[in-house]
Amino acid sequence: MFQGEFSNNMDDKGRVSIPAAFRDALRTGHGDDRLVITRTPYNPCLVAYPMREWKKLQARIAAMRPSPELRAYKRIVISSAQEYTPDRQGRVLIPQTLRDYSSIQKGVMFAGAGEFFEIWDKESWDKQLESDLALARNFELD
Amino acid sequence: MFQGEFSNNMDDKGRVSIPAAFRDALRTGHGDDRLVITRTPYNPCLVAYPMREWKKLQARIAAMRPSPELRAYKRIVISSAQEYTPDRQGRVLIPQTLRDYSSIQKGVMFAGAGEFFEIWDKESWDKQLESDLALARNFELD
DNA sequence: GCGTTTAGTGGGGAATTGTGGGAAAAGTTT
DNA sequence: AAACTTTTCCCACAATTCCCCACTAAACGC
Repeated sequence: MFQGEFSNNMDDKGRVSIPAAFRDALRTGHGDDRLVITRTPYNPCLVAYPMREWKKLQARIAAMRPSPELRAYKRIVISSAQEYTPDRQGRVLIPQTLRDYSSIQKGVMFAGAGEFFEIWDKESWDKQLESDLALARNFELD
Repeated sequence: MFQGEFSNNMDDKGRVSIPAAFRDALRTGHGDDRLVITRTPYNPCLVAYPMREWKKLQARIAAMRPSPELRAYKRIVISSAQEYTPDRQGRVLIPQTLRDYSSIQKGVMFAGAGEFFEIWDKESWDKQLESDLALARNFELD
């Protein structure tokens, strides 16, 4: 389970540390620290899956009936997906195309989301949160 | 049950003592001193749940129909949620992102609210109370 | 009132986490 | 094939967090 929010900095080489809490979740939950990072059409951010979760997602997609939307989804999500193993310090290199897509510059936010986690540019995250706040205020739980 | 108001100070390392009354409530009520601290959209403060209550809340949210408001709510509440166990002195470290959100600086107010409790910056709390007072004056009970 | 207990606070030191940079390895270009 | 860029791997330092001990002040009991 990935939970909590963490903020780290990308260095000049384009590397960011995966928060230790998430690395632990990877290892204890899956015994395998490989992860897949890709785009998501729903938000201007990246998403990261443990290997096993990624395969499940892939299997679900493979089982679907073809459609223009599915093809589009695949191009966004599948084609940019790549496998990463953090270096000994727990960092991964975010490739330029994914950096551009998510407009990640220096400040990087990691947000746990259960089976996966999101990777945001800090500024985009702050903006998103602000507008979410306005929306969520109108949402009464009971 | 969490009730009453308590004021403690955050130290330079970002730690605050959970009021003893609340720690007791955690242990005797739930036999488990883990707690989940997160944001709330309704007030500029944090909220803390005993583990069991948090799971209930999570389950309720998971069962709801998707909507933009729900997604916003989830990002505010769920994504920042993290589990904490007080240290031997009964303190927890409030992470920077949550400190920023609630503008907690040094003085910290704890306010019991039944199944959970709120964590306020002292000054925000005082202001809130003042405006609540003005509002409540216009409210005749009978 | 006086000793005893409990709550809150401060701080030291070890361990963990995050960051910067150097050098080897791999991949490109001319 | 040489020059160059990019990626990978490793070492080292700095900052943060965690865990423990100790002190002070308030609350409690007799």
